[in-house]
Amino acid sequence: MTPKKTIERISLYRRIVGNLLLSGKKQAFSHEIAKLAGVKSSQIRHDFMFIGTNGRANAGYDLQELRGHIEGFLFGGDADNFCIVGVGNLGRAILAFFRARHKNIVIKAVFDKDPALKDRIIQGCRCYSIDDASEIIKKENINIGIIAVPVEQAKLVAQILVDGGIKSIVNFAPVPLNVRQGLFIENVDLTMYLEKAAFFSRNLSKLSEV
Amino acid sequence: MTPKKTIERISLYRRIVGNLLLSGKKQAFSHEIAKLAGVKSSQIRHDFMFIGTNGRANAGYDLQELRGHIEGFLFGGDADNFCIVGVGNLGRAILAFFRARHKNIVIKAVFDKDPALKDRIIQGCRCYSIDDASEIIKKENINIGIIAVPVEQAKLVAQILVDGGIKSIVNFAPVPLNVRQGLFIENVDLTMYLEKAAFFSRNLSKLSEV
DNA sequence: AGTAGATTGTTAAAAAATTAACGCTGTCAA
DNA sequence: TTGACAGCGTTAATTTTTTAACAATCTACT
Ligand SMILES: NC(=O)c1ccc[n+]([C@@H]2O[C@H](COP(=O)([O-])OP(=O)(O)OC[C@H]3O[C@@H](n4cnc5c(N)ncnc54)[C@H](O)[C@@H]3O)[C@@H](O)[C@H]2O)c1
Ligand SMILES: NC(=O)c1ccc[n+]([C@@H]2O[C@H](COP(=O)([O-])OP(=O)(O)OC[C@H]3O[C@@H](n4cnc5c(N)ncnc54)[C@H](O)[C@@H]3O)[C@@H](O)[C@H]2O)c1
Repeated sequence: MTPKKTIERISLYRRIVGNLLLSGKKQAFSHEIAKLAGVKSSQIRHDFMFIGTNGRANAGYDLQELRGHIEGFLFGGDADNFCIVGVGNLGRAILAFFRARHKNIVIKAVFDKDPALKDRIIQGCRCYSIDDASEIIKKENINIGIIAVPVEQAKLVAQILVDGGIKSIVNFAPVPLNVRQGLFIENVDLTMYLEKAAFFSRNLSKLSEV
Repeated sequence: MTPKKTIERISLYRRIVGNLLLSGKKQAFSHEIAKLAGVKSSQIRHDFMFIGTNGRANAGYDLQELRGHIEGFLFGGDADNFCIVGVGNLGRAILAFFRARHKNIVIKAVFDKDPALKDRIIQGCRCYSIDDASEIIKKENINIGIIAVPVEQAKLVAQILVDGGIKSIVNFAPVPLNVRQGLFIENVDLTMYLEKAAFFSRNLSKLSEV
């Protein structure tokens, strides 16, 4: 029911609000947040309807309070448990980044089929054999899987994750995994982003917005 | 004028068509491609209007020919020249991936501010000081920049790229760079994708589609 | 106290994207 | 040869998303 695009923006707002708080700001107006997010202020107010708003006319939003509302909406009670399948270049980069930083995104395990990686601790995270995925997913209560294996392995791995009980997948392999009932799949296609940027670098006039 | 979403899908179609050709298939119907892309067949036909179509009723699309049309639409005459700023975990992963693979995406240079990386050859690609960016961008005729520096450096780096003559930016730092006239910017926010997946793993019922 | 001005939450309008509809064309089997 | 599909390209309808509008509310200043 909540539009996916709105969820995406709310995730962004969370970081914007966090940065504003870090910079010492105590409150902000919808148009200030809009500027930082690159959207219209009416979009901000509209999106905020989903999270239970708490702004005050002429005083804007109390940022501390707003962050509480956003996080309450976006996150559950406990942190979300992730796993990464494929500890190659991309998998490692993601692991390094989120291990260090995020309290709501917890990477509980990584899986690879390379025997040399088995049981190694990478960035503080244990690497298991992909064959043990189902067991570990259940044991560690992992709900979200990140797929960073070569494209020809992606479908197979997705099936393994789903069989293990994963509810949600972020797939970086350049093959769209088809969605099924009771499953959320986000296909993140980096090649597409580069090609899109290349296209518009040559066809700026075809760009509607701005 | 061409919708951004359509460009995104056309990039995807290119890979799907490539895979079909690799698998030995010679032609395909819109509904077959649709299945693989996770869209409706009418979307396929609608999108194909932008690229100059060549399908035949009852025989579908000749894949060889279709690929030609897609690539003609998506790519210019020459390959596109990219640079990456920030050769950390993510920058290196991207470099490794696209260096190896793509003939239309050529990474001409990478930039970092770390003196230890200066003039080193990484994945066959020379690393320059960010201070020389403007010069190298012009010399190598680079049109697209990939930003993979820490978030607090992203705006600065974007300005350097734009000053150097870059037309198009793919930004991986989690701060939206605001778009200006005559510039294409794609903000790719990986944290957002993970948070979105986490949200829907807990709120599958709020998912409209499927 | 009262008024001007600014910002919110919400509803309505507009714009954009997706999906369906349908005429037309080509294929194939009777 | 003809008729019944099947699928394309295009246009129209529908749905979704974004943007604008505006009454209600609060602040601040006179
Ligand atoms: N690196 C990038 O910038 C980039 C860009 C676009 C797309 N991608 C996609 O992301 C994925 C990963 O890319 P990468 O550059 O990290 O590749 P990589 O080759 O560096 O790493 C792949 C890893 O997956 C492991 N693996 C292979 N099969 C497996 C299986 N069945 N189960 C578990 N692990 C398995 C391999 O052992 C390896 O460690 C690929 O699908 C690639 O197309 C990456
Ligand atoms: N790695 C991930 O999976 C991931 C996920 C989400 C977001 N990001 C974002 O991507 C960006 C890069 O992430 P990373 O993990 O590769 O970080 P990293 O710290 O590994 O690498 C950053 C690199 O940028 C270089 N650098 C810093 N300032 C620079 C400047 N002014 N000019 C040129 N080079 C400069 C550093 O020397 C370093 O090599 C960050 O903004 C991060 O927030 C990364």
